[in-house]
Formats: sequence, structure tokens, C-alpha cells
Amino acid sequence: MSVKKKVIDRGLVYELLKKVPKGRVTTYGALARAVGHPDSARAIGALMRSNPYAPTVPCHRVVYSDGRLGGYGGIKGLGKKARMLAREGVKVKNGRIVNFEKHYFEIPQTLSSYP
DNA sequence: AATATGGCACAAA
DNA sequence: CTTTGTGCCATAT
Repeated sequence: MSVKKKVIDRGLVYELLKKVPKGRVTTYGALARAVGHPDSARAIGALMRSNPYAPTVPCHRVVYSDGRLGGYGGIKGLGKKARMLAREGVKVKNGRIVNFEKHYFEIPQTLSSYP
């Protein structure tokens, strides 16, 4: 099998993230998995951190697998992140998403076998 | 090129 | 439920 690509496709990550509907949230691990890198959860965060496509990519909809918010430029950004999520219908309580499973949106792994 | 940092995830205690 | 330790990958300097 021709396995050539080792690095994550940033464009693909952003595309998938953009596919996340409003009022729903996903996790870094899920995103990593969707792009074909099940162990690159952290890398996803790194890509978000760079955030080259600022408001184009809803990086604020990406949270920890535990249901917590995660980062967003530090503890300061968390408040803003929580507010944005709450505004979209995702209630955040004490830095944790309420009914996380309910708002969780698993990204279709259809593009996992992307060249 | 190498080191340090970081917006993660999971298991074990 | 909280804390510790380990793995994994991208970016910045």
C-alpha cells in the first residue's frame, strides 16, 4: 500500500472542522482521526494554535475529549470560547461543556483514505 | 539541526 | 473525582 504522507494535511483538517455544524463541538482526537492521524490529536491543536484561517475555521468548536474546553490562547481565551459556544447553543459550565455527548459531533471519516 | 513548548489523549494509582 | 506519567505530532526560536 502506498503510504506516503506522514504529516497532517492542514487544509483537510480545516475543511473537516468547517464541516462541523453550529451548536455542535468536536474533539482534537476526533479531528485527528478524521484526517487519518489517530495519534495526532496534539498536532491538531498545534494547527489551531497557528490558526492561519482565523474566523474561517471554528477552532472554538474543538474541545478536549473529556468534554472540557481545552485551550484557546490561554485561560483568558477560554472565557471567550465558552461564550461563543454558549451563544451557539453549547452550554458551558465551569469550564466544562454541559451534555457534552449531546453536542458532540463526530466527523465523518469518509476522507480518511485521502491520498 | 536541535530543544523547548503546547489549544491532547489515555491508563494507572 | 484528581493527580501522575507516557506517547505523539507540529510550530517557534
